[in-house]
Amino acid sequence: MMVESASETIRSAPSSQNGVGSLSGQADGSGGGGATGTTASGTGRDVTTGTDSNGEMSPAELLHFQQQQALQVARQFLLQQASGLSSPGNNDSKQSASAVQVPVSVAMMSPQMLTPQQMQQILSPPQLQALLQQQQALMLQQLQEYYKKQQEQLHLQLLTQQQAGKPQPKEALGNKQLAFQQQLLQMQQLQQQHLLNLQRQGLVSLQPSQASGPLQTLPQAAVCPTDLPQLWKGEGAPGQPAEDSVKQEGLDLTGTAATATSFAAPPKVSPSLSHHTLPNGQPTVLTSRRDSSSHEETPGSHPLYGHGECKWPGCETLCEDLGQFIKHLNTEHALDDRSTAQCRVQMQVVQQLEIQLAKESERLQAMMAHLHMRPSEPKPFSQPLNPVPDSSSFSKVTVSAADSFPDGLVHPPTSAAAPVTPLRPPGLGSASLHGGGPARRRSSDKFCSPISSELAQNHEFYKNADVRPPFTYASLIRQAILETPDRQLTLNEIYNWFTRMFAYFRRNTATWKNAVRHNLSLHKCFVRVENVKGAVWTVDEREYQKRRPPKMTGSPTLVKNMISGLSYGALNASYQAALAESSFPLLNSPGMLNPGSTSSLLPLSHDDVGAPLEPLSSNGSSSPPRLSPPQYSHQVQVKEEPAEAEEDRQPGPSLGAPNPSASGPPEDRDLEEELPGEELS
DNA sequence: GAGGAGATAAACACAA
DNA sequence: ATTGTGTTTATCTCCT
Repeated sequence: MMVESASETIRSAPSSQNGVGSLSGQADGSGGGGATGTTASGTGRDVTTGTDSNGEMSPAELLHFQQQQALQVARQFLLQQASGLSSPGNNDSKQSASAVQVPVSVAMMSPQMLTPQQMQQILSPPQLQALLQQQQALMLQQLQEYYKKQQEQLHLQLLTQQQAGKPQPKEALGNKQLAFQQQLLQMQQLQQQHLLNLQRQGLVSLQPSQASGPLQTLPQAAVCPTDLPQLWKGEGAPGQPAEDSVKQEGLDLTGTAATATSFAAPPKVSPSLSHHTLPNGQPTVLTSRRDSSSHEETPGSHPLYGHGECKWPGCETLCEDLGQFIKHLNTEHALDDRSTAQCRVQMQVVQQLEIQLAKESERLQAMMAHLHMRPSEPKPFSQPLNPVPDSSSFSKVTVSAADSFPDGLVHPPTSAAAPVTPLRPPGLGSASLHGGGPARRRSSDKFCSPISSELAQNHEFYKNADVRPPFTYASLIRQAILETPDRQLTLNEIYNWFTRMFAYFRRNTATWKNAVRHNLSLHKCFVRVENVKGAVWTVDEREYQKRRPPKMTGSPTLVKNMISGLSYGALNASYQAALAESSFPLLNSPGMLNPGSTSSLLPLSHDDVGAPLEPLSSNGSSSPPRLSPPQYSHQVQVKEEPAEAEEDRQPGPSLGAPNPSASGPPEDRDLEEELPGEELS
């Protein structure tokens, strides 16, 4: 089973890829309008390459140039962050198959962007946590690097200008100094704004002192007017790189040392950001830079550059050296709608992940406590990529109850779990890791993952995150229908349910709607009932159960694993999961549902929805998931009224309390049409 | 390798 | 003519 799960995960990748790919296009479009990065849109593009041709710039020009350049760099920084999350600390991610690298490969495959959903699918909460940390560290480092570059450029330009205009009178020089200071001030402002923005977005959680550290530092260490003479004094050979000249000047603010450090630093990320603020701030710059730069990969010293090629998602342009790469980055990946959109998406992803992470982490604790697992390290996220032995204490058997960590990994059932498999090493595969689309994970669908519980638990997640639900269309349709008081929905209502419940289905409507219709028509379990004013769809539980016979008996491996690897309780749990899935009870964890949904759903659990779970405790493991007679006859009352206006109504209150049909006499009207005998045997 | 299940795409028919 | 709905077929992938 374990192996199967793993393999499934992997194999499902292609399919999921397809699905994702088809969506990605739209996702891209959604972000296209990106207003976020537009603040400075249009300014940066042409400026980038002008760095070397600034021989005769006037102070004003220089200032303008610097401003634009600063913006450009800032944009690049943001972009780097966007992709940085995908390839935290790894330059060679493309080639290798580590879990962390997966995102990159995915990103490569879908040039447009990684959708939040993809990110979430790809990464397990621990991974996400690690990535977030990495990203924060990287951000700091990037910011510092950025400002360092700005400083260097300024210095270089000043040097150049001085050389070019040696004969200039003192006044001219003074003007330039003034301009220089202004530039620095503006840079600092920009930096501050940037940091504030990041903080605001929760991307960087800097303490005030820390955030302001660089700002404080720069003025004193670098910008002090009195230093200028020194700066110029120390100028080296005309053609000498700015870095060198700066180095000679001993301006630590440039972070030259840090730069050197970054090259030597281990490629490993050091999530721990130095939160200590130094009196003069200067050391802070160096310190934090060193820390953050540590993950700036040894080789290229740029997160987007590795193995001689641009790691920008979908790019892969070959660049001989870092310089060329930088140029390439500036020209090919300058600020534009797409990049901006990517950045925005990434920010949203991060935010979503943070929220989700908190929730999942909390849930995990509860789950582990419930399973008598050691509350384990409170910080499972610190080692997201721990190679988890297949034969971990939690064999796949635990599928049901421990669905979340069958492999010992601490990934919550979260769906986030639905990773783009390729990422996950076979050994890490887990039942909870659903491949791509709603379907595809039949195995989990059938007996590995309690869909209902997963849906219930991740209700909010699916609702808000653009994650493709790891359930089959049939399951989802059934769920939608069962959630209603009268167990019937029009097609349009089903559509609405999909879009309401899953952010994923708010896009790509043509595809999934077609799939929904296809499923409705294809599966006998869905019965179309003609109504006075139209047709509604109902679920034939018998058919539904028939179409997915209990695998307990049919899956030797599963049974074997369960018996060997788990206690009876676990086995029972697994079986319960199977049952749960088959009948899609939602309400396993009502608490996880939002009030509205919960209220609306609860009533349903009584008849058929609850069946799978409750019986379980009593007769669960021994008998196949059969529904008791009452359950067979799902009370379906053909709506007499148009289902219109169902639009986006929240199932909540209105549906919740009153549930006439649920308690009312079962009406087999619809069942009679096509329902074969109720033989479940 | 065969067969089943699911997803996806597409074509077609029909009704509003 | 368009749109929504419903059916059917074909193809592909994955799993058993």
